[in-house]
Amino acid sequence: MASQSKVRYDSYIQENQLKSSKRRDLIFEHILQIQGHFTVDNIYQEISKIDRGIGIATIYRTVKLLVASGVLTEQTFGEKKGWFEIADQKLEHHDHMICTSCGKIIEFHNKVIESNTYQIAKTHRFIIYSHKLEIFGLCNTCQKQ
Amino acid sequence: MASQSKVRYDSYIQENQLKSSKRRDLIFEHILQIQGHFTVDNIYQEISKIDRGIGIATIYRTVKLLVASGVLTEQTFGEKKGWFEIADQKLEHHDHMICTSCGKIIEFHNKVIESNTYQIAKTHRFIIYSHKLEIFGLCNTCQKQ
DNA sequence: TTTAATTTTGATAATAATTATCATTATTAA
DNA sequence: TTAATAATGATAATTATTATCAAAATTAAA
Ligand SMILES: [Zn+2]
Ligand SMILES: [Zn+2]
Ligand SMILES: [Zn+2]
Ligand SMILES: [Zn+2]
Repeated sequence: MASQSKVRYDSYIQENQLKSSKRRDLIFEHILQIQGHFTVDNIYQEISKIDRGIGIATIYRTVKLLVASGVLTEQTFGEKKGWFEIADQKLEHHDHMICTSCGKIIEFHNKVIESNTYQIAKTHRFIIYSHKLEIFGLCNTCQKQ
Repeated sequence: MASQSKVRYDSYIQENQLKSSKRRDLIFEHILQIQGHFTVDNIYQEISKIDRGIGIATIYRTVKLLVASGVLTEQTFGEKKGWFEIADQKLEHHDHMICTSCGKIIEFHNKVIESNTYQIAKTHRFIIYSHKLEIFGLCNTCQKQ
């Protein structure tokens, strides 16, 4: 649901007494349409076609705001740059398998891993804010080549 | 055991017909003494005290060689820079809990998570090269403050 | 032990991703 | 309309890393 993201976005702006802006709204709306994972530069390239004159700094600022408000989550996928995606809408968290040959990303959810993650944190009296499991290797297609 | 790292280091140099060097050996020996996680800059600062005149490029080159030879593994811990540590010596893999308040890193190993990680990869016909689970949150000490 | 081929090195330039700065413009509430 | 404040684009600065290249070190052969 896009509405949950909208609530988070609006609430964040309200709670931090920010002003509204055309361009921030445009970036937010555009990001909601994206499926999958993207970088700041990805969105900059795409939005530049619609809104010439937009600066990349505004994309950085907005993406940061969207992460802070819980609309997006950030990953690195083993690289030293940010990869973003819409945050999970339900209670269900998902993790990633990244093919080091073609870059393909496979998403998965595993209840046993989830519960054990929470269990081990509890053992160490650690409060979880977030967690990510990344599996690197070869996807089925790349194995055959 | 330091010897397993030594074998990997020596083998890598031999197999790639590299020449030996005082400074690379010094960096390798120094890194073996380190316990825990470190950055390139950490080692550069430390080794500079012993070996004035060493260049940071040599540290970068050597650390990259040590990762390629299996002596070290690289992590990001949610940051956009490399964190390194001696690779696990036994079959047992370990993961990390990172306190976002004080930076403390807690290591753990969980057999159930491990086996489910391999199981889910198998389901997707994915060959695992490596995997990492990072848990971000508050350590026990920081919760009390 | 000289020589010659090749690797390693340090200094530094280049690159990539991101954040900071700052003058201008936009938004908002009075 | 105005006054206060936030948002913006251009661009400088920062951080982590890699690339370049001439000089020094290593190695095996002569
Ligand atoms: Zn692939
Ligand atoms: Zn995902
Ligand atoms: Zn802590
Ligand atoms: Zn560790």
